[in-house]
Amino acid sequence: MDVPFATVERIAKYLRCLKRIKNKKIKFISSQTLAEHTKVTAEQVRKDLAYFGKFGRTGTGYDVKKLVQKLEKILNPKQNWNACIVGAGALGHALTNYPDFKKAGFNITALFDSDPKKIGNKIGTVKIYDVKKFSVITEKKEIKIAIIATPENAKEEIEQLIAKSKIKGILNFTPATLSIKSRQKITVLDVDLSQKMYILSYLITQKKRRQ
Amino acid sequence: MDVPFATVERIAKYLRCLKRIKNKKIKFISSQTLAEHTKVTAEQVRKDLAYFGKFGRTGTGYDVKKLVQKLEKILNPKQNWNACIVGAGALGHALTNYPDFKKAGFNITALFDSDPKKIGNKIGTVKIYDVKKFSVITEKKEIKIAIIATPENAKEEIEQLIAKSKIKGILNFTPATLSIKSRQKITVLDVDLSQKMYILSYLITQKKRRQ
DNA sequence: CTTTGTGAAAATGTTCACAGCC
DNA sequence: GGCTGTGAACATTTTCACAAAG
Repeated sequence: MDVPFATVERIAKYLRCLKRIKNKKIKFISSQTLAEHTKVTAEQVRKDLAYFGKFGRTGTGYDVKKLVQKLEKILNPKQNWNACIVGAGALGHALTNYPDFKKAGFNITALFDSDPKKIGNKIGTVKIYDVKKFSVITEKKEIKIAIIATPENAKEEIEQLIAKSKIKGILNFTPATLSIKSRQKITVLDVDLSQKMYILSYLITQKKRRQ
Repeated sequence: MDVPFATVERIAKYLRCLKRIKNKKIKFISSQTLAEHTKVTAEQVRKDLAYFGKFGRTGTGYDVKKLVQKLEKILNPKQNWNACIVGAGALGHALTNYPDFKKAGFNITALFDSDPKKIGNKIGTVKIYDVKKFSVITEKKEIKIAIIATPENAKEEIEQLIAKSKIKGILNFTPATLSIKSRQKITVLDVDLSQKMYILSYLITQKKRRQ
């Protein structure tokens, strides 16, 4: 069965929510309650979960702790990914220190930049390497995910470096759409912040609300 | 006619792409070419644009410059929004200097933090204010959009401040789902970076590619 | 009485296919 | 020949509604 992309997105949302609830020592949650927290419908929650199995108990709801485990297994079965950030600017800096990556099982273990003044320095405990050493370092450190946080003009170089490496996934913050040649091998997820601002502007103007 | 949310998202994507193309002095673009750049189908491009009017010319395609103007009018008719960032940490810092916001017509004109050591300082040309002055400052500066880049635990306070202010839209980087009481008035758009990482992890594991 | 899991129905979104225009 | 705009066909996704289970 093919799982809709929207379902995967919501599953991640549910997981986020459940993790917060877990800390509050709530043992069971109904699809209704989870739906209210994540702003979807109860049927939607049940349908989404049904793609992956039967996790609930009739009349009681879902065991929060167990559901968290199940969803983590679905989304991050490896439990631990090494990731790197390309671009040691302000955004790269912020992302290196972003506490939630580690909580979700993603460890930033290397930074890359082309600026000689930055190379060799550290952000927190993470060292900044010369971007030319991308392949060598990422292979040695078994890094499979790259977060691209460089200015747009650096795009070309990065793209070629990544195409030659063993990177499997990219979280891309640069506006330019990456056109990785070996796209069949590499999964790219774009995060376009000015797109978000445009959408926000549109929704405000239309006085609509959505997600 | 009701415009699908997905269409709005894609329109923003097209705009981003067209702006890059405009610089390259390409005068006309076909739905086919625009589709290839943004990884959708040509029919999709045409259908999306059709929600807002007839912008193309048969046999020629779309006048890039004119289409950029049209799409900007749709997404950001105001052309200029004042925005603020709540949280002068690493992420707030990065977003303040994020060059694409200004290009898209969004000016960061204030920062807010609760740390007395930060209050009064500047990031670039933008001053950091005491978060307690949120309503006063945002009203004086006619700020309608707030970008929330605080740690999760600061959520409650911010939420109450915003609910009392004249803010119309929120770009929310905190994991906690905001539950602004007067939600009917305020549009909230969530950017959840660890959700993105989870999705990336899922897609890599499934060896699927999407968007 | 509550709540899940799920077929069936409804709604929504996408692709096809082609008329009409350059 | 090339390309847009658009109804119609198709596909997907969401909601409804209810049987089954605790």
